[in-house]
Amino acid sequence: MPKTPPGQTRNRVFRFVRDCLLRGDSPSLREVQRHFGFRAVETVRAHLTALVEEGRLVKEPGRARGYRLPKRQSQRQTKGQTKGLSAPVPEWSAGRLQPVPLLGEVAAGGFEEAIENPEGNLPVEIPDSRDLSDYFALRVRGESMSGAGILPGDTVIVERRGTPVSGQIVVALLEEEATVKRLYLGQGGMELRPENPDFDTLRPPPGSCRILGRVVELRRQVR
Amino acid sequence: MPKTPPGQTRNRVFRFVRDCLLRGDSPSLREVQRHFGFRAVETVRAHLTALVEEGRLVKEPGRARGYRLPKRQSQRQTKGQTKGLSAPVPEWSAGRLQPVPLLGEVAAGGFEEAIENPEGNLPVEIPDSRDLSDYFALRVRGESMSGAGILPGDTVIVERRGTPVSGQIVVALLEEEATVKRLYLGQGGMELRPENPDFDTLRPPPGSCRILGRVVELRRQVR
DNA sequence: CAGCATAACAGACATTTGTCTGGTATGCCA
DNA sequence: TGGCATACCAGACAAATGTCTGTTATGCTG
Repeated sequence: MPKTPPGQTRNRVFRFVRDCLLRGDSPSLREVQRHFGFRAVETVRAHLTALVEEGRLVKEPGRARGYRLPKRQSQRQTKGQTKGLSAPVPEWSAGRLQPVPLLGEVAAGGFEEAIENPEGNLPVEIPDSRDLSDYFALRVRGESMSGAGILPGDTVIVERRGTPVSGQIVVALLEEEATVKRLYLGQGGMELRPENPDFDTLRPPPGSCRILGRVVELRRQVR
Repeated sequence: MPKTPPGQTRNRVFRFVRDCLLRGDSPSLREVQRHFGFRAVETVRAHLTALVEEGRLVKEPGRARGYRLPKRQSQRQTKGQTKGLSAPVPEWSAGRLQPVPLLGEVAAGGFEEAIENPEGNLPVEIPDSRDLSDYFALRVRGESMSGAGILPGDTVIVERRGTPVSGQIVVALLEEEATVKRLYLGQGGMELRPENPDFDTLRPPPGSCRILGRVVELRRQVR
């Protein structure tokens, strides 16, 4: 019955469980017991319940393998580190994962044709309230939106639902070519503004342009 | 006893279990049963064992909640059924998709603490050759990389493997703060260059900086 | 039609896993 | 010295969870 200094074993137990959980694998009490060579399950349980009380772990009651890492609360509101506007925290993992068709660049060939022949699918999380068929993905071609952090080669995920709203980043279909621009609706009609001083604002005559949808997510493979 | 077309329920079960797993939460048979309203556990077990045989899931034997996403992508062989029907949305497979822990911003509080309090999990596709524990995700805080199209609020997925290479975009740990910069290794030591003229290049003295990993993907939720 | 495969049900059963109750030893401190 | 807290052990127990065996439909196919 080797007794260790207070808190030492507890930390080792915590690190072990944490590493398991980061691997996506919640350990059972007896697995922890075996790993440390304890001769009683209760030893592990004591440690884990203590860790829960300390707030270092969280337990879902009535579940086997129910220990979790606590979600981090937004504990930094007093920090004042938000110089200017703070970026909105994205809500990942809110809906279900669905295969959104990746249409490619949609330059030559036409949009309708691209819809029929997607290049592949992208796992995208979409809200429960939406339908999978409202979404598609496109690869960005030009530099015209680089000022908004949208670079050539990036993939944008587009939701084609609802009416276009002024100020949104949209995908527009102009003469069988899809382009990403920021949409503005004024008295003079529709404006498609690039976010790059080297490009000009487009003012397509009514009827010559179709808004395919609004950009809801962006993904980039680095290197 | 409503009977569904062959394979249909199986796919729905698969998607449900896959989404659970990507959230880092392996469901029990009875949880799946409840979700679908089956009146027998065995129904679920039959589906899951079939999914394991098809290679779409993997099971760790003798464990409660032992179903996992397969490391290797068994390409979907959907034998028959490929009739020229109305473009059935191809099921992208959950092969190398794995739950990567999202650590948050890691500004105040320190990195080690952030590892212990992830905000959640992000479904990320990682290569077969890599291990899940080599990845984590972070939210970007400052404007210092906006020239590279990395904006505040974006989420970067980081691979912490191998030696840092000059020219890569990396996450560096400086005094308990994680920052995204482009790394340059010269004779004068390490340089961390922002990609924004308003920020200065950092030249941390040796030993005061740890490279946590390299940015491999970027995600942004628009609006 | 018979034969076969699949989808689903029903309920018993076995294993895994968490929980409880009580005990021993050690160190700290008033 | 006697509490008192902590670390750990021992074993029984109960709840959660996976496994098995058998049954009823339904559709397909030769």
